[in-house]
Amino acid sequence: MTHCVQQLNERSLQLLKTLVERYISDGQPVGSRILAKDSDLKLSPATIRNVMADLEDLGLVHSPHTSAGRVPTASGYRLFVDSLLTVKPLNTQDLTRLHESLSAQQDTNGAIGIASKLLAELTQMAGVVTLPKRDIVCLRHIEFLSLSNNRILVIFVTNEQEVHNKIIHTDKVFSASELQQAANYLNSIYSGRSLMSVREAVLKDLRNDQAHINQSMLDAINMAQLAFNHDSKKDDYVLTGETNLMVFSELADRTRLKNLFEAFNQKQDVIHLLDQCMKAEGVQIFIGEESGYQAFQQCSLVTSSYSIDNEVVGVLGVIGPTRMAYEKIIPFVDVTAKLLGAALNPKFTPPF
Amino acid sequence: MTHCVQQLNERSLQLLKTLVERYISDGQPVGSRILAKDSDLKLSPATIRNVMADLEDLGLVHSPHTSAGRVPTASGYRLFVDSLLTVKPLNTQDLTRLHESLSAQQDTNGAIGIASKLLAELTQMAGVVTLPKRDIVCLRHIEFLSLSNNRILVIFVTNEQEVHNKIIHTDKVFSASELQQAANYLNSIYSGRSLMSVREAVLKDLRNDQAHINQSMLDAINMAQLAFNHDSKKDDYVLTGETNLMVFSELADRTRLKNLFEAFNQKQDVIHLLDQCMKAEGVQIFIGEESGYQAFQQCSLVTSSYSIDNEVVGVLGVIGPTRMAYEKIIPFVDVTAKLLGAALNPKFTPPF
DNA sequence: GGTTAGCACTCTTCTTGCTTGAGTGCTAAT
DNA sequence: ATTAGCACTCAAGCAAGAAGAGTGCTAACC
Repeated sequence: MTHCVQQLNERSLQLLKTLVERYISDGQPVGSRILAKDSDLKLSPATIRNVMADLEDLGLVHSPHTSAGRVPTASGYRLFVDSLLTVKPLNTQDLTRLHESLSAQQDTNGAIGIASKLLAELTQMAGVVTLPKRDIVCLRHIEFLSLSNNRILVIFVTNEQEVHNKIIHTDKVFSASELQQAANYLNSIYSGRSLMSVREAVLKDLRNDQAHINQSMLDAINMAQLAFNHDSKKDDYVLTGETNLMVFSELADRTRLKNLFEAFNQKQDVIHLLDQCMKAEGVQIFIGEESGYQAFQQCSLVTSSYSIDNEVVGVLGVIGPTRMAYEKIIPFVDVTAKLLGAALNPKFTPPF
Repeated sequence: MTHCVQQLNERSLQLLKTLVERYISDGQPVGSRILAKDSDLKLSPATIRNVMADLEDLGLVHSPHTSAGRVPTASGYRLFVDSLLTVKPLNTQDLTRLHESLSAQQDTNGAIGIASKLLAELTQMAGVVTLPKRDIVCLRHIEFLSLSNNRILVIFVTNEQEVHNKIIHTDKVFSASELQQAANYLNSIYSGRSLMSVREAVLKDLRNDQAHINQSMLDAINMAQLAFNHDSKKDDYVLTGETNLMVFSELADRTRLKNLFEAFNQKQDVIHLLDQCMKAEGVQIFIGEESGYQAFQQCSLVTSSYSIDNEVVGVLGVIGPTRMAYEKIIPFVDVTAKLLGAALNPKFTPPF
């Protein structure tokens, strides 16, 4: 893509920029006459037509039919957002709205939900936020309850107030008192330490064959590990305002819309996309076909990762038609991600 | 509605029936000529036109425009399903599919999910199943964890393996040991009894001023009550195959579709409708505007309640366009409800 | 050589008018 | 009470034409 920037002179880029801006605001293919007036360059439509022909050869713009003006392609948008975009600062109304709503949230799920809702509402598109995944989980409390047939219900509370539960299957049958003992043991040695570190410590102690480590305690650790492992996999997201996408004429086609919403329901494709975004720092964008998924053909995804304690734990973003106001959406997503991170950062909690 | 049946003679009803059947299968307004051929009655189109005029006066059918044949109205459909319908037995393929899939399910949520999925898949419309609500909940285990500022995290396990959690706010501040004591007390006296009955017993004991009842125990009960109360309210449903509705031309209008899907997301209106259905035994139907909700204008909802231990605990159904094959859908929903009830019925669980 | 004016051409969109077919309502005859 | 006949209405489809927007190309211009 970058080679394009070099291949093209200043003027062509300027024209592409105005073209994209114009198309984003109007939704109509833009012709040479409009472009001549819109751009600050003093050029005649005829000249602009020549430039357009070049841009079309490079695959940056495309003409729906012979007499229809030009529309940016995915590559055109890409070049635009990468090199030509002049971002507009977030308006203060939205900023205060975001700040107030997010900082007022007490618990994680609430904050995630609100973030998703705000993304959708303020952009009038769809908002998506992944649940934060922290592999270093602090255990607050753990409880084992035996069910029938070697099945054990594990309930554990992490990070102050997140309750998880999982049914695990064990080889050995445990008595109620054994389970109680195991839970007590885990609850006593966990004081906000991460699961990994505790597990290592226990294994080390076991090797040293110290008296206070017995098999059932290791069992307990293993059970917890089992439960944690499976639970940390649950990468999921909160999607809000999907219905906003129904009004866009780009997505009017019924089967296309159906495919899109089915992808939202399946979740896997979206998760895969969001995972890719999480690897990159800062704002990450997929434009139209770039995502590689049929269902997202006409959609763009603007995301940014958010962090807790300087560690990237999730990603949030906006889904809309490729023809969206990137210059506004990009800073908006960026700021929201930062504010969500701030809202989720561990706050002071009084000792128990 | 019933007065219509009496006002109309056999012949008119017969004609209405064929009209509705024809419209359901074709989706086109049906004219007098077609009706003359379709119905077994040996009547000329002209006669039928007269009858149609009568039916139109009664508000049972409606003409989109002067030269367009007739289409059933909501009342027309209503009369049809109430008095004219000849239900078709469920085909054996679907029956075995339902039976096998549902009886294979181990846990409640799995069964609910599968039921919803089957409803959607086999009808090619949307399937909905409410989560079962049992107000006589058997408590298996309860745990209190203090958070900051009078907030207490209550975790309780009901009916073998359903884990609920709720943060409650209390006037008084409890120490960790008080909470432990309260939990122990509750865990000891609950042995599968319903919450109501225990609460009454405790209050009675308190009045009798017996030594083993103290304030903190009452607090415990109150806390549990608080947590339960709020939790039992969470009537929720599992909706599947909404996207199937996108292909129906009746719902093609984008804003209409948006409203419908927003109603699905809000949930409250749908819950209200489903609640109404739960009160009635057997299959319950809302046709088009009958529901009273704007968003469901062009939709019909066919539901049936399902029971555990002969007690109605939930409702399940199918949402589709008013023009649906009621004669198939009704028995289908009926059977699914019964099979789901059977799948959910408490099975033998070995003692712990 | 880059830029521009001019011109022929293309293609969409809108309108208009026309035809066809389906279906109705009414009336008069059976 | 039923039916045949007829005038009427309306949607949908089709063709032709006009308007408008925009292009590509060529030749002239600075």
